[in-house]
Amino acid sequence: MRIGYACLTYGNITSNFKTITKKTLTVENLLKVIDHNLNALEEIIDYNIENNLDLFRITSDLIPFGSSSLNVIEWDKIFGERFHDISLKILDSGIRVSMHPGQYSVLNSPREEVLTNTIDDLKYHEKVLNLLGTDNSSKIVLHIGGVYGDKKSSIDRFIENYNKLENAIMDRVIIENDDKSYTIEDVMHISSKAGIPVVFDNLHHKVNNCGGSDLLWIDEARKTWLKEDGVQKIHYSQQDTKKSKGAHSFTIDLGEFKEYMHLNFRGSLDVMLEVKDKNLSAIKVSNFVRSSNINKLEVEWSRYKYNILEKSPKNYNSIRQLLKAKEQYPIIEFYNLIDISLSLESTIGNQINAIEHVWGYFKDIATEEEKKKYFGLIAKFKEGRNTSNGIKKFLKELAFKYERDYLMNSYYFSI
DNA sequence: TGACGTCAAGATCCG
DNA sequence: CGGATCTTGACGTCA
Repeated sequence: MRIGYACLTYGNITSNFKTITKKTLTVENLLKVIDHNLNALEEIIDYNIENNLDLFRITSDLIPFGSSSLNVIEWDKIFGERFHDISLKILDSGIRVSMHPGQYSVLNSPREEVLTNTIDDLKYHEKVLNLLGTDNSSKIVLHIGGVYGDKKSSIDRFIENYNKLENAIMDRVIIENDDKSYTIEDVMHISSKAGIPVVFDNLHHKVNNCGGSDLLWIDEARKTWLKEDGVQKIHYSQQDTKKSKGAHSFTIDLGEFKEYMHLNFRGSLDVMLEVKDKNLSAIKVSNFVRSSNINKLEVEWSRYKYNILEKSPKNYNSIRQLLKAKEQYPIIEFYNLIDISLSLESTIGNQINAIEHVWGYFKDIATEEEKKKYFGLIAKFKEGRNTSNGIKKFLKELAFKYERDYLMNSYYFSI
């Protein structure tokens, strides 16, 4: 089983993707932002390789106005070499990338103009995957679209429009059940007529339910994946219990995931997680499915420990105890304690405790000026005249200045 | 007409 | 001036 996440990283990656609005849309700005975004993509690919994350959905915002005539530059040619550099990393690592056009691309729209825009958008997505040198197992995920008061003819129109797409796009499009209009049964029906691979989404099925177990539908959907399409892919997410039906949870609850995976799926599965904490959950689930070495948890502990310390010294100690049993792999308990702790409110006292632990790395090597700044900030914080953000930012600067690897990889400064 | 879901940009406000 | 906090946005469908 391979694990991945969508579009963005949460936490410790320095550069995120930038966007452009119509008002600031100039050639100069486009060149700048595309350059930035390709660097960000490369950084994320590197990160995914380091962390053994096998699947990744590339954001549709990679190229601003990528499918619009407002973008007048030949970005595919101008940045051809950059795409090539990244493609080598993707191909070499075997990471499976994919894309997912947004809600405004609707292949079954009765409006001519919407259809034209959708086809342009699909061309854009295909171009990116092509520039990245991927084969046809790198997919473009689509929902079916609107119902327009007549599901049957809307389904027919989807199939008709799909069949008019150019081959290179048809070979990449796969279809997914959504949480409002088209159930997995509808999508399977379309697949049987048009020969399109089907992505089963568990939360959408839960919200827009047509009967049948997840196991049944995943096994049915498996049959729609041919050899050249690659391993069957599913989307997996959990309900945020505090939000509306269908809202993704902040993080993946491993116990719940474990139970789901006990369904005994028949073949290999690629699992795309849809979750707010993105890469963090992907690492968590990946450690569950592919490892039983406690070193993996120790690496995770090094990243989370100061976050836990500032939330709950009690849980901090519990986790330390848990990790002492070197021959075991208490992964569920480990992440449960992490997740529970992160959801707590931290007290001023606990925050100061964590700050002082981190300051311990620098107290002997900091310059007089740095010491002065630190004691000034901490005094102000104790009086409640600022938040811990400023102190954390300063400590992060010190971590990078003095190259303390342990801290540089910590989530303490970023989540 | 707003909700839908999402996050960066841009605007505004505050010390 | 820098940081914190808001509002807005290229695109569509549905109630």
